[in-house]
Amino acid sequence: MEGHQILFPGSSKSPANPFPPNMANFHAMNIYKSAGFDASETKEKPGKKEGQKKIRKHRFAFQTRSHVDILDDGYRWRKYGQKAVKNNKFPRSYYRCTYKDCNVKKQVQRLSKDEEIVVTTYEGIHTHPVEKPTENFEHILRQMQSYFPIS
DNA sequence: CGTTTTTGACCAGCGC
DNA sequence: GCGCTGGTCAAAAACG
Repeated sequence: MEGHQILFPGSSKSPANPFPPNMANFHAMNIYKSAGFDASETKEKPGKKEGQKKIRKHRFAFQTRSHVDILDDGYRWRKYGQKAVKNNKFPRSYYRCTYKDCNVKKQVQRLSKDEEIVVTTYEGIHTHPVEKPTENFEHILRQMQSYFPIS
């Protein structure tokens, strides 16, 4: 997991970790395994001949116990795709950040194993501040309930 | 009327 | 090459 940037929603640079210090990595690695993602994944850029740099994809996934798929993290997302996943009766949704020239993507997936669990995978870093001027109490409360659900 | 969702088509990578 | 799979495009529909 070294060299891999953990990105939490709501922060662009030094991520504010909603989990307790060591829990984040634990969660992340678990999800990466269960979802088939490689935490230290590097990918060759297609189309380049040589000197092709291995671009590291900053990906981070975390799971939430929630009945609602959409986690309001303060960014505006546009849905651009939905695909059925193998061994999963629930589809996976693909979102992209709607800010200009911001290529942050995320996918939301629900585990068929435990349909209470929602896995959200972020990819990329936001190059702009969060645009949610009205951060009222309800919003924060909702966000907290997403991170720390009352079970 | 501008923005977002829906949904099938399309594409790239991979194993055979 | 062929088929499968995961990811994206884009046109139309829906939404506010």
